[in-house]
Amino acid sequence: MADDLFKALADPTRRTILDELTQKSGQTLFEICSRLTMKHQLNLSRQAISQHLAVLEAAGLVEARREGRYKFHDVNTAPLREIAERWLTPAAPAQDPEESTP
Amino acid sequence: MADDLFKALADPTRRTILDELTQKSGQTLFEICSRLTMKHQLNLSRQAISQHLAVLEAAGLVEARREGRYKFHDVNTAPLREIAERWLTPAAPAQDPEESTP
DNA sequence: TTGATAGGCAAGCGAGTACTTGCCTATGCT
DNA sequence: AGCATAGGCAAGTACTCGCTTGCCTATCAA
Repeated sequence: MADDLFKALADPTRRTILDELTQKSGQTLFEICSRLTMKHQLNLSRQAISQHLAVLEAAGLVEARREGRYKFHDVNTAPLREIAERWLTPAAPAQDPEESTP
Repeated sequence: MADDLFKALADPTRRTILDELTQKSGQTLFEICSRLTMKHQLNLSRQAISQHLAVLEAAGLVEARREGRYKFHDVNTAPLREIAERWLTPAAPAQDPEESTP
């Protein structure tokens, strides 16, 4: 569950894809491809991007809808909220009542 | 920069370590070790945990302070905020003024 | 000083990951 | 029909990553 999310974010190319989809939602595979090469000098094969999109989709960060021969990709930032909420609860101070220092 | 952060979060063991340090800040290496085995059934060598802590430290998520022969580890959630702020700006709708659908 | 405790360095191994290459399907235009 | 476009599937390769193992240093107690 959370595993897919963090694994998806681990790759810099995937993060760039998220950036691009955040700027403009609903892009097709080829559109994303050309944007990565144009704006980010990322000369990757179409397959590579397709695989990245699959990972992002498995993480729930991207949702794809098919229309005819086009497949549009949209971002879904909802899973990202879980990250912040996991560790942003205040940490207990160094001295914990339940346990003493070794 | 951001690379270290996301790479650090990519591993489930490291996330569990963050969980433990969030519950109780200022733990030593051995303390974290025993907690992982006791509470999470993670039978890892001390070296493995040490390496994980190094990665977390490189990401700025953990800060270590040495006192005598002990080394205490504290969480620093500050880098996590960057995640939320990166993609939580509203995405443009599918139709973008600057570019038409292919 | 001896021994035990807390931690560090570095080489090596197995599994996973990113990327390519080659081929195949489906939709749309003429 | 014929061809170009948009995308998918699968095998292969190079590299990274997590973990272990073995040995070494530093601090503290007896």
